[in-house]
Amino acid sequence: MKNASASSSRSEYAINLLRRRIIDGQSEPGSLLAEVAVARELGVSRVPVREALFMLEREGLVEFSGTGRAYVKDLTPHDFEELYVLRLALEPVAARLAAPALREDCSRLEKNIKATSKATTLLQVTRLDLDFHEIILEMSGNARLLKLWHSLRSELELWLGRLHRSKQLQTRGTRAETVTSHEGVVEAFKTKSPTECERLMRQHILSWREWLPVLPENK
Amino acid sequence: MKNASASSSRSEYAINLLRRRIIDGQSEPGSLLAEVAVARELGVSRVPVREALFMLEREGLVEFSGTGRAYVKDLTPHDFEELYVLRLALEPVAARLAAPALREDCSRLEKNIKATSKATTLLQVTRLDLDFHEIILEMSGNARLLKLWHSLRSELELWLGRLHRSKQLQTRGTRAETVTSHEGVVEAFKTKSPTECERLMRQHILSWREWLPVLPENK
DNA sequence: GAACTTGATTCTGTATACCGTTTTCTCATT
DNA sequence: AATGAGAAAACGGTATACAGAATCAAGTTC
Repeated sequence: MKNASASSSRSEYAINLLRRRIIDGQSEPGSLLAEVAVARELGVSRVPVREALFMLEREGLVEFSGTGRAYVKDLTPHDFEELYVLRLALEPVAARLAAPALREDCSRLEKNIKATSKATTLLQVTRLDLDFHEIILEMSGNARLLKLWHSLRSELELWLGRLHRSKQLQTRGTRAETVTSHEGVVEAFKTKSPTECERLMRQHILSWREWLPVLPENK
Repeated sequence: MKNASASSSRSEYAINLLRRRIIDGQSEPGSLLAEVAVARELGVSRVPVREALFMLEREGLVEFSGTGRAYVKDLTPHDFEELYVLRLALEPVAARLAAPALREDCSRLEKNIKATSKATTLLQVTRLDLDFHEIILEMSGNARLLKLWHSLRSELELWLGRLHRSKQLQTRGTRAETVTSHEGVVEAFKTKSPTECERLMRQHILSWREWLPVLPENK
């Protein structure tokens, strides 16, 4: 039996490895994730793999067919629109809820902005951008809201990663714009009312949508 | 081996049975759901039980401890507030998205209202009320939105069921009020703009919150 | 050549066994 | 009575085995 270290449990190991593979595009969208094959590859038995596949389905990275087979999710522009609608529904509310706590202490957000301004690759910027938003979700104090966000985040990373690999993401000025925009958000948290923060977050997400490339209508 | 019929697969059988037990209050909140014990009780092996417990955790009816033990969820008023915030974030959006489709055809909603007006118990009314809202989520055309709703619904049923069993739910006039309110919603879908439907749904959920008993502050 | 049949293969669903860890119980000590 | 140590029981994590269902491919029929 090969060593399945780098994680406490074999199933977590399997989850993390498969997640990375899928998001990084090493697993072809739509390809079958057969339990036995994956298990052999990872050096564990089918049980942890099974568990991992269930978890990844929850995250939206894996899709089960009617007969119980697991496939790498193949996102369509329509899927992305769904995700966008949900961000727009959840994040402004999270901003409002997080506003009181953030008025006191924005250090985590500021640290994130600092890291973003030093990022060297576009992928790093998008990753840090998602982190920025996740911090706000965490500060909202609503554990379920954060959970829902997590079920969106992986899919967003998957989508953005695929856009990135197909060179469809706009590179020019992205980092600077992200930093400026996030600084504006932090400024609002420090000085504006929760309702105003909510409104600004809605604007922020709307403009994020604008920034993305026009999505092909292959659906 | 006892027969585990009434469902295609043993895990679904286990899911449905455990879900009913928990929501109906036959399983004490906070009590341990040990895999072996449950498996013996249901007449299946640990594997389907394990799967069922994972599913029910996703639904929010079961909670895992740090050491992997599954317990029946014990909801607090704070948990309920979280759920309420999420309904308020998601359902108005769903109403807006569903508006075009519902403008054409409200028959499912009307059928639900008819059933509600014939309901004889308070529990039936609350169940049908959730069904009414779920129809709108389904008509929104956003599969992920519906999925998120499902992850809230079980917890709502659990909460309402517990209020009901402790006789804390207001009985008087509930059925009539529900019917009237829902008729107003249907009227809006037939005649008003999507934005207006969204606004009305927000109002509807706000007033639903008003109707619930004042929640004890035992947290 | 297209559709259908059938057999081999692959895959999942489920049961069971084993092991290490956590929990619980018992009992001696303070 | 409270505390702490140690043993016993309970439990979850994982591996493996087997049966049945789904899939695929070759061959057959029309």
